[in-house]
Amino acid sequence: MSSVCLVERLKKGGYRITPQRQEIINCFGSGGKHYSAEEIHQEIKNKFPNVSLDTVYRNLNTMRELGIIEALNFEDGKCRYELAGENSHHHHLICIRCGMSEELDFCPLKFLDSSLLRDKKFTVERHSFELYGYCSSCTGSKREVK
Amino acid sequence: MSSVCLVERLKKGGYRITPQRQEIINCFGSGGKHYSAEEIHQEIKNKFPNVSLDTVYRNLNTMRELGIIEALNFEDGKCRYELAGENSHHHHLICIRCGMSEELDFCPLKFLDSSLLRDKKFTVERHSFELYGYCSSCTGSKREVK
DNA sequence: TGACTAATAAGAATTATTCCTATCTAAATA
DNA sequence: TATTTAGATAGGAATAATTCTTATTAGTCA
Repeated sequence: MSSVCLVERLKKGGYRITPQRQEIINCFGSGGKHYSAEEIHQEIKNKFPNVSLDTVYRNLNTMRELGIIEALNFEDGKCRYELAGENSHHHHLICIRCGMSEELDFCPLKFLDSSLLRDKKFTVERHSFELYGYCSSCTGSKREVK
Repeated sequence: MSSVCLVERLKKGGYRITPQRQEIINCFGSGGKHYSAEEIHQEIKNKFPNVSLDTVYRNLNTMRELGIIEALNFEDGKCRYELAGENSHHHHLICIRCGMSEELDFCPLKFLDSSLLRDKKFTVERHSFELYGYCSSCTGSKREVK
C-alpha cells in the first residue's frame, strides 16, 4: 500500500492530513519494520522537535481504527505497529535477545479444525501467533536480555 | 500437579515456604482459572490483610522461574497466571467482551513445517497462540468492551 | 542465643499509554 | 477577506501494571 493511498484513506475517514500525520505515515513508508510508538516519536522529532508523544499515540490509534495499521504485541510491554496490507496477513519470529522481528508466512488458523469452535459456539474475531526464540545472530549466546 | 508437589519444588529451589507463598499456591489449587496478580492479591488479602501486591508479584515471578506457573498474555495490558503442568501445554479462547478464557486443545507448532525455521536459523523457545472473539454468551451482543 | 540471609510491607519509582485543557489551524461560511 | 467552527496539537497531569528501595521481620543454622 503506497503512502498516497494511506493519505486517501485518512481523508475518506474525515480526517485532516496534518504535517504530523504525514510524517507518521512516512515512517511506515520505508519497509517492514515494527516500530513502537516511542521509536516513531523519536523519528518524527527530527522534523518536528515539538511533536508530542500523545499525538503519535492518538494518530496511531486513529489509523488502527481505519484499518490502516495493525498493533502487534510482542509481549515486551509495549505495542508495535505495522502497515496492514490487504493480502499481507502473517505472523512473526521474535528474537528474545536482540529484539529482531521477522515476518513468518504461516497461519495456524488454516489447520484448526473449525468444528472445535463450532462445538464451543465461539466466534473468532482475531488471533495471535508468534514464535519467540533466538535469531541466527543470537543463537549461540542464548541469554535472554530483558 | 498437587499443591504438595508445588511446595516441594519451591523447597528444592532453595526457597522457604512462607505463609504468603502457601496462600498463593492455594489460589492455583482450585482449578483452571487464569488469575491476574491483582486478583490473586485480592484473594489472599482475605487471610493476610496486610500482604503487599509486591509480594504477590515477587512470588509469581519466582514460581515462573522455577517453571511452576506460566504467565499468559491476553493482550489486555496485564499478565495472567496458570499452573504449568507437565503434559498440559495448551492455548486459549478469550472473549473480548466478557473476558472469559477457556483452554483450547490445539497447538499450531505441530503443523509448522520445521524446515521453514531451519532455513532462517531461528531457534524457537516458546510461542503464543490465542484466539480472540465472542464466547457463546456474548455472541449476539457483539460489542467489544474495553 | 546470636548471626546471617531470605522474605516481607510500605511506599516510591518506572514505563507505556491515555486524559485534560488551553491553544492553534485548516476549512467552511458569511 | 474576515469570522466561525470543529479538528488537531503540545504540554503536562493522570492512570495502571509492574518493579525497585529500604527498613523491618523471621527462619535457619552454628
